[in-house]
Amino acid sequence: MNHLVIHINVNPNLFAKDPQKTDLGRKIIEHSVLMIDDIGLDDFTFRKLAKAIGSTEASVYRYFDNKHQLFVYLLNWYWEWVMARIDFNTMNIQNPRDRLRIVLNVIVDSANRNMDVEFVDETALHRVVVREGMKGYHHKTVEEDNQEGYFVAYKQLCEKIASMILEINPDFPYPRAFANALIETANNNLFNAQHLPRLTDLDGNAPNLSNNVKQMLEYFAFGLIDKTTDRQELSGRTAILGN
Amino acid sequence: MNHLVIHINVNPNLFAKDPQKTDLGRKIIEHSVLMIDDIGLDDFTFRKLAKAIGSTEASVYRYFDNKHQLFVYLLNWYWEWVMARIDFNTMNIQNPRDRLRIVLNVIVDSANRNMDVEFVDETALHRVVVREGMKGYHHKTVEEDNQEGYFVAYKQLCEKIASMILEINPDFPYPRAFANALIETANNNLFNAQHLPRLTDLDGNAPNLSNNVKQMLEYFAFGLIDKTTDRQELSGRTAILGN
DNA sequence: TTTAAATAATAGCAATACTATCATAAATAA
DNA sequence: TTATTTATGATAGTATTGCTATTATTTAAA
Repeated sequence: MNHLVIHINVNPNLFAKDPQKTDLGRKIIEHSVLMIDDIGLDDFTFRKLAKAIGSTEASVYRYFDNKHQLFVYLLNWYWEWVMARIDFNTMNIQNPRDRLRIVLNVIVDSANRNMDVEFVDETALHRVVVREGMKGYHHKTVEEDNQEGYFVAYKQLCEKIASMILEINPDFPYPRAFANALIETANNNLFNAQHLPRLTDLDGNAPNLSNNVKQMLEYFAFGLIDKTTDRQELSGRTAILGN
Repeated sequence: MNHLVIHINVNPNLFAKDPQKTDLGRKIIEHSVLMIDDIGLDDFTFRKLAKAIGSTEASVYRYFDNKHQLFVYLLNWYWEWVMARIDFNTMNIQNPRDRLRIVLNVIVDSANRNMDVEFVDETALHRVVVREGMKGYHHKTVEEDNQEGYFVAYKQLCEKIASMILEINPDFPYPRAFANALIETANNNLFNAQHLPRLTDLDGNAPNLSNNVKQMLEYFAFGLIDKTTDRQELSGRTAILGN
């Protein structure tokens, strides 16, 4: 399988100085992903990062105003990357059901990839997103962050999925909320299967965990999206039967 | 409606010294809820809390080892309170569908309450859970926290809901994951409707937001849980029709 | 080849996350 | 009642974090 090398576009409000353009900047991205994956967001500091890449705290601050901004930058990166994979993999697929199936696959499985950004370990980033992604959105200052466009990528992704849902069933009443629920359910179950098994029905030790998550998501997605259709069909047949 | 005054049982691993037993302890609970609601978990510190209640940092540390422990204590408190309300409100209800409806109502609406703990503002606590609850679970040290029993209340709630789902449809294949998804979807949509409206289909300014969330959750829940039944019914009728 | 841009080196400061010690008040047991 | 435990307060101190400032040095562009 060919791997495309792509450039990810991130909202300029999410950095003080574009890290993709310099050696040091790319090192900051690369190692912040690895380090947050390794020690967790809470223990991660610019001082530790600077030490790890042989630079200084002050230099890191030239690229990002603070840890939160860097973290949201990484989240945006991740969702942009997910969207790029979705676009690539659904390119010549017409059937909306098949398209949604591909989306679920891309969301769940970061290993099964066909596009890379050379200096980012996407699998590590995926782990970070699964474990701590919510921290980027759920806090006191969401509104300001949102006005700065901090969450555009995630919102675009939800809208993309929502529109696919409507393609399958134009009468589905909650496309956005359900798109969002599918993404969060994917991440939560990957997390829970490994760390809080009583919160899921999936086996965290199964070698094909991501496949099982995908299967579950398909069950949820098509079960609900097709619901209206089924019921219409049902009532139609009921009418034929005359009761 | 009568308000019952109840005592909430929290896992002793979640405190260094039981805060429910002393005046200072209760003040700590009361004001930490109000303060986290007000300034957010990130800016909340034991020093600020101590100052607000006219005590000292060292005294707060006698009750909780650190901010994380206090926060998870509050989360547990919240889920214990939710379960108490569920038990109370479903007490004489037999129909499993009605029971699940009540559960969804309790999860979504903290204002519609009939049991209080005198020194806790449950509505403020609900806001905190909706906004930042995930921070209690999603971090590097979940596993240790989990072994200390930090999440029992939440897990019990999920299991309670999962068993109701199975009562309605014993063949439902993912009861725990779906129970968990319902809770998280409830919280996420309350949050998104108010702060990230593009991630939901609900109007955050509607006076009856919690009702709309509840309606959506019912649509998701019964739509999926009944699915198998419908299909069986459908294929049954299809058989009658002979195709 | 001068000039500008990027980084390193170093320092410093206010706030945070704790820990320790000692004094005192209040509750309880002897 | 006195003795003693228990709970809180007062105060201090330390390591780390989050961030800013200054100056020197290297690298790249004009």
